[in-house]
Formats: sequence, structure tokens, C-alpha cells
Amino acid sequence: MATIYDVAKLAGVSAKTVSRVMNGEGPVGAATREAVETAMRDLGFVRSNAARMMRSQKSGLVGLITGAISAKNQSGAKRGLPDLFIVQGIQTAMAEAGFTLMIADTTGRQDRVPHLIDTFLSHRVEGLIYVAEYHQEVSLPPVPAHTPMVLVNCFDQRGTPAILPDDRRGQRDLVTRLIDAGHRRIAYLALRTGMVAGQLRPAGYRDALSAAGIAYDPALLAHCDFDLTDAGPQLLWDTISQMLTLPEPPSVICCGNDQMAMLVYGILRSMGLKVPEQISVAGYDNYQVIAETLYPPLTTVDLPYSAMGVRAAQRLLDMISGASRDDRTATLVAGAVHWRTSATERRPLNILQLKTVRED
Amino acid sequence: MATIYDVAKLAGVSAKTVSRVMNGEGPVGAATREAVETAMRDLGFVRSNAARMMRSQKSGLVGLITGAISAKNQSGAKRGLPDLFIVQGIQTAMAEAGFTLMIADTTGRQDRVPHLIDTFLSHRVEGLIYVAEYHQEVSLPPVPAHTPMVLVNCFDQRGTPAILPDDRRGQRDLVTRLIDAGHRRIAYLALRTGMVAGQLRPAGYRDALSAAGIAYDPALLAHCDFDLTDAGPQLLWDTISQMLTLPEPPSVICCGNDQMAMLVYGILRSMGLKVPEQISVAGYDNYQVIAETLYPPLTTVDLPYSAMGVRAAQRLLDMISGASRDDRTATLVAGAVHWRTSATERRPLNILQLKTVRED
DNA sequence: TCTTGTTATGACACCGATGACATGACACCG
DNA sequence: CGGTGTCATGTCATCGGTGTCATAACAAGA
Repeated sequence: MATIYDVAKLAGVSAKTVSRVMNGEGPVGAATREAVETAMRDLGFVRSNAARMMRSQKSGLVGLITGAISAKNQSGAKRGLPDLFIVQGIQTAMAEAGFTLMIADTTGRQDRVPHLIDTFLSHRVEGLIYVAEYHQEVSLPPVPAHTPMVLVNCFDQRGTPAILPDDRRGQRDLVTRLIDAGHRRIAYLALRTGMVAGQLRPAGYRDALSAAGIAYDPALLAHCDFDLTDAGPQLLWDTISQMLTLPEPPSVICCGNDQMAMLVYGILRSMGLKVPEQISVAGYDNYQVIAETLYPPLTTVDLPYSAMGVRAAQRLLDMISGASRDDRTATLVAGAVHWRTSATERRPLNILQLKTVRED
Repeated sequence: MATIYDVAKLAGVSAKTVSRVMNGEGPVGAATREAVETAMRDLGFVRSNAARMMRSQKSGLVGLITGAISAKNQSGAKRGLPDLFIVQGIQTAMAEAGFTLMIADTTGRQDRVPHLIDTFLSHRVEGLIYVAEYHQEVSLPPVPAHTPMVLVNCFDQRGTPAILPDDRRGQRDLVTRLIDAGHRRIAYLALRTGMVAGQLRPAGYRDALSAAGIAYDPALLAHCDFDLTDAGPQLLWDTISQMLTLPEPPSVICCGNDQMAMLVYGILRSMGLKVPEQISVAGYDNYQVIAETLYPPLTTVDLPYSAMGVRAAQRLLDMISGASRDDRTATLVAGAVHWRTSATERRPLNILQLKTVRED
């Protein structure tokens, strides 16, 4: 591969002048510039980043570590990859800033993280980003103090800068919207409590209820391990059928996420209930493949992964440029409610009707 | 950041000896090795890949270009990201081989590809991989002849080595399986003909029919632009209802992909038909979030993205090592049929029953 | 005892760019 | 006309490893 010396010789100038042309630095005569550019083109010259980097100490690289790509191999296998929208957001913002992204995947093995970090450091990345596949707490090996790092979709005890989805606010907004639409008996099938979202979203649900002066009824809140391979659907079925036989059954079922909502659609229909005529359903995540393709389309809340990615990139770039070296805070990113036809605008169903339906 | 000279000084040896210890090359005394390793640890030394690379001309990097990550912003927005399993497969195989992956996304703009290739070349990647978001023909700018390149999920006119899903065979296997299960009237709602999969899969469908001696009935094959934002569902509804009113209606509907199948579930149920008791449904892709979460779980065919990724990586590695420089062939990767409960084992429905249902 | 071979280590140039500094040619100013 | 500033370009050292070759110490074989 051609070097600047080859170019210099062909153009009849010194290597330094070639360097100047490449970087548009210092004054260069028009004729000289022309000659150099022609020579570069003729030789198919591509600058060696390695050499440039050695001298300038700037790699233009950012390292991204994630378990997101390989996560499907983990337990709870049935995942899609919407979390990769985070990666997309980061990639887009970094490309704009002129950085190149190196991506490594843990292949599901957390113990590989130190090795991945070392690999990145050996490439002299200017910053690191760690992306988790779902909102969670993590514990990462320490990185050199002068290497900026941002966590996305996760947080740690050391207070490493983090970008997180505002699950509590999102669920509150959705439930508030449902209340505005006339719903009063709102059921919530939450994710299991072990998950951060399984804690924050129910909290947002209760926030909304209490803001509207609606009493919280524990009978309408359940945590469901819906993604167990076999037991999941049955568990959901039982929970739902229990709620529907309450003296005052819900007019809408909020689900822990869109995937659960998809299952709930099938279950409700098997029970002979029409969505949304007889009962409304709402999800969480705005996982488009599901939310927009379900029939009827699903009312849900954005899990703003792409925006989180962009934020993460911006924050890391700030840290790299030295603008905010030691800000130890977490950034919450809220997502908007997407109102679709799976939820009715007014309370659709009185109790007697429901009972009739269930007595079939 | 510490250099080998710092390590050498601290350990009381020469830089070259440090280099030897790092690379496990040449004979080094046990005591010396010990001293060097201690010094490296004490200094938190991380080798600079840039420097190593300059001398050795080996970057250990592979560049991956894809439109897959950003594809959701394109027309037909409602996509998931299962194509990223290709990236996962590549990443896994490359990591095993000791290569680091640099990933760049076209951000939906094909005209950025040359620039991305240049960036990669400036990092002296040892090979390039281009991943398309769905099976298609592409036309890429030329790369230097000595840089190996592999296409995944796409092919070009120049005969660049490609890894492709065997759509024809997959569909044939699925339909054959349906025939074995007793189905004779098999409808096929194909993707639009503009897509490669919209051509190959129907061909596989017809292969299976003719192999079984079943006459091909054009009334049972339709191409559907199901992912049009609004018109899509209506189009599907009309097509399905037309097929169901045929003198001999289908006992199973094969869909162009799983996402279409999800829509079809909703439509059939709105028509008052039970899946699979009254009509069977099959998909394509084995898009797990959909196929396993739908109720009942969807019979479908694997789109073997992960395996294709692994294959692509292996093939590129072969080319890099010089094992197969000028093999210009495409590799087809077939996926297995996943039989789930959305399809019955025996023909479930006689024509009269169906007519009754439709007369409601 | 003198080769010859093996092991352990060092000296030094070099990979390809760029930073610091130098130089030569003009132009402009007083 | 000498001094000063600007433009255009070149020289050379340097970044941090590694390839090549040299060297020293010592053991084994002739």
C-alpha cells in the first residue's frame, strides 16, 4: 500500500507537504496541492491511521461493549434485539463527530469484559461505552481513570455516568392517558420484581393512580414471569382470569412490555373477549414489529433506545473533549405515549356485560 | 500511558525483551519473564496496537459495513432487527479468531459506503464484510483487489463471494412438511415480487407442490404489500377472504414472513376463525419474538442469520489467510422448519364447515 | 582445548505519519 | 535599502513497538 513518501516522490514534493495537503493545514500553493492530489489519486493512497495515531496520540476510536447482540443465547431466549437501537443511536452520533466505533460483544460471558476492555485500550480508544440489553445494575472491572466511560441502560455502584430510560415516568404517562380516556379500573401485569423495570413501571402506575385520586387496588397488580418457556402463558391466563372475575373487573390491562401484550391478545381472544371493544390492552416499549403489526395496533410507550444512544454518545464526546470530566450523574430519558386502537377512548364495558361474556 | 521502554527500565531489561515476553516469542529466562510481567502489571501497561501494526503490517481488524442497524428509518419502517443476528454470528467467529470488528452503519445512505470503506482501509483492515438488511442485489464501489471482501444476505454482478439464505429450499421444506401433515390446499401469501425472497420462496412453494404431485392453483398464490402503513391489513383481509370463498378453500395459509403471519392471526380471528382448529397458519423467518410469543406459537422456517454470519466470517478468514483467494461463488445456507401448534397435523376442516362459519 | 551449538539478551534500524523548527523567496514598510 | 512579516516548503526527530543481526555465556562434542 502506498505511503506519503510514494506520493511525495510522484508529486515531486516533500512528505511533509503531502501531509499538509491531507490535513488542509498550513499554506500550500494551488499548483502543489493539485499535483499532490493527483498523485494520491493515481496511487490509490489511503493514509495509515496507525502511523498518524502514533504521532498525534488521537485514535478517533470509541469502544462499545455490549451483551445485546448475543443476548438471545441467554436464558429467556425469546428476545428480539430492539436494544440494538441504542447501538444505532450511538453509531450515528459518533459517525457525525468523526469517530469510528469498535464494537465487541461479551458473547454472554461477563468474564470476558476485562479482556475486551484491554483490546480496546490497546487500540487507544478515546472513550468506552457499555450497553446493557435491559435496564439493570451492573458491576464492571475498573478502567484507567483517564479513559472516559458511559453506561447505557444500566448503572453501577461507583456512579459511572449512565443513560437510563425513565421507566417510572413512562408508565405514569401511559396510565394518566388511560385515565384521561375514561378508564378507572386499570390492571397492571408487571414484569418480575427482579428486573428494574419490574419495579419502576409499577411505581409509575401507582403515581398516576394517586395523582388522579384513584385508590390503588392490589388485586389489579400482579408480577408475571410471562417469558417462562412453558408455564408463562398459563400463568398469565390464570392471573387475567382472576382479575376478570373480580367484582369490579378492569376495563384495561396494562402489560409489562409489548411482548407480554402480544400474549395477552391471544389469551383474551381465546377467552372470547374482543380487543378493544370488550377490554383494552396497553403495552410498554413501543417495540414496533409488535406494536404496529398486532391487530389492532397496540397502545404503548416508547422505550427511547435510539435517543438514549444519541445521548450517551453526546455525553461521552463531552467527556472526551474535557467539557464534563467528573459528572457522576445518571441521565433519564423519557419516552412518549403512542396511542393506538388497542385502547378505547371511553370506558367500553360495564360490569354486567363482562359477566355475561364470561358465563358462556 | 506506559510504553515498553518504561516497562523495560523498571524491569531492568531491554525493550526487545519486553516485546518477547508479550509475544511469548524466543527464549526468555524465567526470572526475566517474571520481572517483566511484574513491571507490566505495576505500570498498568497496555500495548499500543498502532505501533505494533506499523511494523508488523497486521492490524487484526475486520471492517463490517451494514445498513441493518439504521434500517428502521427507511421506508417500510416497521422492522425489527433480526438481521443483526448476522452481525452477532460474525462477531462471535471473529472474536474467536482473534480479530476485532469495526462496525460502521450506512445510516441508510448508500452513498456513504465509499467513505466508510476508506475509513476502514485507513485502519488497514484485513478484510471487509457487507451485510444487507434483507436478501437483495447490491452494487458496491470497488475495493482494492488485495482486500478480501464477503457479502452477506446480498450479492452483486461482479461475483463477489456471498453468503445467502436458501429461501427456495426453506419454503420447499416447509410446504413439504405441511403436505406430510395432510394439507392439500395450501395458500401462499408472498412478499412483493420486487424482493428476492418474494421470488425464491414462492418458487420453493411450487417445487414442493410439484414434487408431491399437487397441481399448482394460481388462485392460492398472491403477492401482498402487507407492510404498507395503512392499506396493508386491508389488502391482506381482501386477499384472504377471496381465497376462503373459493370452491375449495385452503386448509393452511403460508405467509411471506412471520410478521405477515402475525397480521394474519388478527385478521383470521376477526373473521371468527380459530387458529389452528379451523385454519392453519405458517410463517417464514422464525423471528423468535413473534413465532414463540404468538398464541398459538407459529410454525415457521429458520432464516439462519446467525449461521450465515459464522459462515461469512469463516469464509473471510480463509481469504485473509490466502486459503481461497479467488473463489467467486455464493454459499447458500438453509434453515430448518420449526413445527409449532399453529398448523394441524391433519386436515382439520371440511369445506362445508368453513362455509357455515363464513355465513355468520 | 578448540570448535560448534544453544540459550538469553541487547543494539539498532525501521514502519508511516506529523510536530517543531528552519529556510528561501517575496512583499511591504518606513 | 535594511528590517520585518507572510507564504511556501523542506529537514529531521519522534511516536512505540518489532524484525534483523549481533553478542555473550555456557554446555556438549571432537
